[in-house]
This record gives sequence, structure tokens and C-alpha cells, in this order.
Amino acid sequence: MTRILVVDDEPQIVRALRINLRARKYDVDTAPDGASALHAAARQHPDLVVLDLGLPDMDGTEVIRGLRGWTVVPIIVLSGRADSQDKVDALDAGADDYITKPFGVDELLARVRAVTRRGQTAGEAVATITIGESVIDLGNRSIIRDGTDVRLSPTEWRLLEHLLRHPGKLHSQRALLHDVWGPQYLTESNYLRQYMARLRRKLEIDPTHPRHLLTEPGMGYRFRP
Amino acid sequence: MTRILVVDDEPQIVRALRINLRARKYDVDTAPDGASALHAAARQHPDLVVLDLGLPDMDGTEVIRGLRGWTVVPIIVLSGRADSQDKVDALDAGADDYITKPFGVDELLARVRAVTRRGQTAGEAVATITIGESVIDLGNRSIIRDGTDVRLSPTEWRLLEHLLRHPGKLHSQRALLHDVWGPQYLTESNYLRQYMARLRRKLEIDPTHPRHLLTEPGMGYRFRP
DNA sequence: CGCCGGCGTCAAAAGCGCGTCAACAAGCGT
DNA sequence: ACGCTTGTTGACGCGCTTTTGACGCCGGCG
Repeated sequence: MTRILVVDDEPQIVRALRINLRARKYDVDTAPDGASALHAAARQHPDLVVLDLGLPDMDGTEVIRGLRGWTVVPIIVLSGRADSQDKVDALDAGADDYITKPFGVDELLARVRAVTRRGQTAGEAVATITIGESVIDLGNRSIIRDGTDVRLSPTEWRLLEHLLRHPGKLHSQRALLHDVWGPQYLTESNYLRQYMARLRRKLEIDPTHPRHLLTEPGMGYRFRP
Repeated sequence: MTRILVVDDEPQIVRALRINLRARKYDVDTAPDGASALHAAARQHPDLVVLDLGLPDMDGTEVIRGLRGWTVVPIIVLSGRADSQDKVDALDAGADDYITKPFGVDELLARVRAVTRRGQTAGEAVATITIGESVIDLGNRSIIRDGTDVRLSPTEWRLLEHLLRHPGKLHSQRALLHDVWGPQYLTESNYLRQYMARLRRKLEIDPTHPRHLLTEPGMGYRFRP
């Protein structure tokens, strides 16, 4: 299920988008201003952000920059102003698309499909990965081990996915905490210890001697294929 | 250099785009109709396609479908029609963005930057350095020697990285101590002796006769490729 | 020929990162 | 309201990294 975070301060627009998106089987969260949008994104890790530029508390491009500091989640900007400079600023700040109000719902939905389509094809390259006797399907979010399927919590999935996206690459603790938990958890290394241990118990043949989910003392963690 | 294929049957628009894109250091190819566009894309593998929907020989969405059959190259659609249904059709056929004429050149350029931005993050070149029989990947922070991987502690990594960043350059002991351990360790040369020995044991074929991690007596240390 | 500073090496102590266990809080479906 | 899953937090001990000290070798120099 694709999670979409809608950021807008006009209740009727939020309501209209929520209804239309829910009808298309999207999971919708909402935020009324920039600060709560950044907080919600860090907490819920949406797959797409629909952002109105006219927010009460901060400039829209600042919200984009705040998101781009730590995530590459697609961002579609809504704006009442058709000024060319506004579009350039938002796109260069990191937005993926820019729609001028008033807009047709059909067009927005089509652009939602367009930007989410790219994210899917990017992850498709690493469709299935094997760790020990576990076969991991990132696309379907499923793991099969010894014929039975293994269940992972959302946080476990995000952590595992970050490690698997770049096989062999060392991920520093700060980077993992930043990407999985959010910018304000950079020093909570006990989270990492806890969840790496869970992943090893669920995936490694011998969790006390991991062969694929490796620790580099003082450096971070690494997935070895 | 990013290669852009511009598909349009109006010579003045093609000319304007070519001038503006060339000025931004893009490599520009052009095609006047759908058939030659498909042919050019297959032959030149552009990094981006700018496609006018109003082509003389075939429908624009057919061109998009023809491209999407074998490539995921980003496609930006130009169109004179602001009809919502046209946008939906083009985007669902596989276009990445849709701009309605008349459009500002600044906006087009910003959208070009937006769609090319994603592709860049995927394909990053890996710089790899060889010492004896050890292959060092600074990006992934990994070393492979004789098929098995070598583990380095954080201090060992920092020291090795400083030497490798400037091949052939002589690093004084004071400079290395300052950069690796900090300003208050400038005289602790025994640290350097200790850690240079550890690096040689892990990387050099014959640690007692180093061929790449060299000592310049009285001067400092040097990495010879 | 003997002294001396610089360097490589070994060994052991000190410090800290990491794995692990345990317990509690917060949702969430039943 | 209850039980289950998930997320959060604290504490402890082992093992690795870092730090520290000491010794021997070698070349330069008086």
C-alpha cells in the first residue's frame, strides 16, 4: 500500500484529496503546516508527499529542503501561483512535480502514478535477495524461510531495506538512524543494536555469528550478499 | 554530459530549445517526427527525451509507448492542449512530466533538472585502489584480499584514507597526527608507528618490506600507487 | 668505535562499543 | 477490557579498539 502525506492548510482541499486518494487505495496521512509535515514525514516515512506551497508557518521551499536533507521521497507541489520563478525554486529545491491550482483531480492522480512508477522500477532491480536460507522479496515485502514466511515489523523492514539497497556498502550508524528513524534520533544507537539483533534472529542461520548482516565496530553496519 | 533528444516538428521551437539546452551544457539531438524519434532513441540512448505531442506522423502517446517498451529513459511531454484527459493519457502511457504550451524556458529547464536528478543518484562510479593483492573501495569502505574481506578499525580507516586521498604525496607525522587523532596529539609518533604497522600487516604482501605504504625517515609517510 | 635519535615490534592495560536480556509503554484488533 | 505486536528504554558484561610502555634494530654522527 502506497502511503501519501498530504500537506495543506485548507481543510476542504485536504478533505477532497483524502477522499479521492482513499478511493484509489492509497493510504493517506495529512498535516496542516510545515512543521507538522516534517515531523509526520520523519515518523511515518510516506512513499509520496503532496505539498501545498502556501503554508501558514513556513515557506514551502523550506519544507522541501527540510525533507531533502534526509530523504528522497517523491514530492508533488501544489500552488496557487503560476509564476515561473516559483516553479523553478520549488523544483530546484528538490520537488519532483509542480501543479498549478486550480487543477483537475484526474491530472493530480495521473502525476501521482507517474512519480510513484519511477520509485517502483528503481527498486525492482533488487527484487529478490537471499540471506542464508531466507529469500527476501523487497517488492512484495515478503520473506520465506524453510517454506514458512517470516514476519517483519515496519521498522525492521525499513532498516533491512536500507542495508539491502546498497549491497556491500558500509552504512554509518548516524546514516541509518537518520534514514530509518529520522533526523532527531542520530544518537540512539541502542535502537540499532536492538533491531539488528532482531533481524539477525529472524534471518541469519546462526544469529550469534552473522554471515550477511555484519557489524563493523566503531563504523556501522553492512550487508554482505 | 547529459544527452537530450528533442522531438518536435516546429523548427523554431526546436531551435529555441537547442540553443537554451546547449547553453546549459546539455548534448542535444533532435527529431522532427515520431518514427525518427524512436529510431534516434534506439541508436543514441539519450538520457532524457523532450517530446511534443503534436507530431505529424503518429500520436504522441504512441511514441511514449514505443519508448517504454524497451527503456525507462525520462520523458518530458510538451503539448499545446491543456485538456486534462490528454495529460492523463500521456502520463499513464509512461511520461514523467507534462508541460503546457506556452511555457517558460526557465520552467522547462527546472523540470529537466528535476527528472534527471533521480537518475544521477542511481549510477555512481566506484573508485577502487589496489595495494598489492588488496582491492580497496573507499566508497563502500570495504577491502577484499584473496577473495576474503579485510576488516579495518575506525582509526585504521581514517589513517589509510588520508594517505590514499593524495597518492604519492608525502604526509608529515604532524599533519597525519593532526588530521587523524586531533590537534593535541601532534607529538605522539608512537601512534603512527603502531597503526602504520597494522595497515602494512593487513594490506602489504610483505609487511617488513612495504611496497606502497612507505616510510620517509625523518620526514613522514607516503602512499605509492 | 660508541653514542643517539628514529623506527618497527611486542605486550599488556585501559576504555568503550556492541550484543544481549529484561521490562515497560503504546497501539490495535478482537 | 484483554492480549498481542511493536516500539522504547535501561543495564550489564564481554571483546575489540585504543592507548601506553618498553625493547631492539639500524643508520648517522661525533
